[in-house]
Amino acid sequence: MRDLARPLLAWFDRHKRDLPWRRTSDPYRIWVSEIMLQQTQVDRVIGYYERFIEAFPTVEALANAPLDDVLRLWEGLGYYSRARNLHAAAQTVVREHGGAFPRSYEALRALPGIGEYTAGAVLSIACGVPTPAVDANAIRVLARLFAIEGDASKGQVRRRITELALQVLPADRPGDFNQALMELGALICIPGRPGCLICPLTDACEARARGLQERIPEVKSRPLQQLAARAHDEARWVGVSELAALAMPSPHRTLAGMLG
DNA sequence: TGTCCACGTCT
DNA sequence: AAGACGTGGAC
Repeated sequence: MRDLARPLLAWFDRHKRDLPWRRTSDPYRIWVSEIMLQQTQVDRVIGYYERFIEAFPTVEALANAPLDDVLRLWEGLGYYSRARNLHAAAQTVVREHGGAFPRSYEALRALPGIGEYTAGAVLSIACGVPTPAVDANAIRVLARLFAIEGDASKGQVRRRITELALQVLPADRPGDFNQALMELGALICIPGRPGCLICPLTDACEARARGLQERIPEVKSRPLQQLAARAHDEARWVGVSELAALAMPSPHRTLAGMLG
């Protein structure tokens, strides 16, 4: 297995955004951010997160607040059942865990609104426990890295990808590694036409090696209109200088090698 | 504008 | 374990 962690973490260290929930290791606050991020883009979440944490700085504060206060701070974010779950889960944490935020996978999964992804995200990011956190972006990155063919929405393929995610997870910085995989999927290893020329993992990528990067992961159907849009995107990838600035200088990777 | 798809959780 | 859910965004 190639070393993915070193180049990926180096890339992440250089390019990660300074976000409010990246300035804390409080599992409660990481949890709040993950729930908000499930349904809304980062830019939109920032303000809501700051107001929410100011109003409810601890899980006890959230548990003791009236639901209406919680919902009012959630107003505009949508998916209100998740705010209700957040509130109910906070009360469970206070009642059944004495206010100590759970740090085991099983205990986290038992809380309403925390599924496989969020449990892994909180555990790895806040607690440093090497647990996969495989969201849609990470699925795409891993499917390409290991040239996983087949429908990634199917349970079997999904399990295989999660197993690979665990295998490549470094023991020392699992949270940063998980976030880096997701960020890579959001910025570079995008659907359709990925930015392999500026990807820190291009040398390690099996799909790239086989020229399959645009066919993995498998897409259901591809209307003609989408093909046209992708052709348009292709033109934009070439010669975009600010994207070129994302490229990692690497002694092992020459331009000729990248183009070959 | 309406229609369809995306996405993590729940069942 | 495939589909529902809720809602924003793409087309």
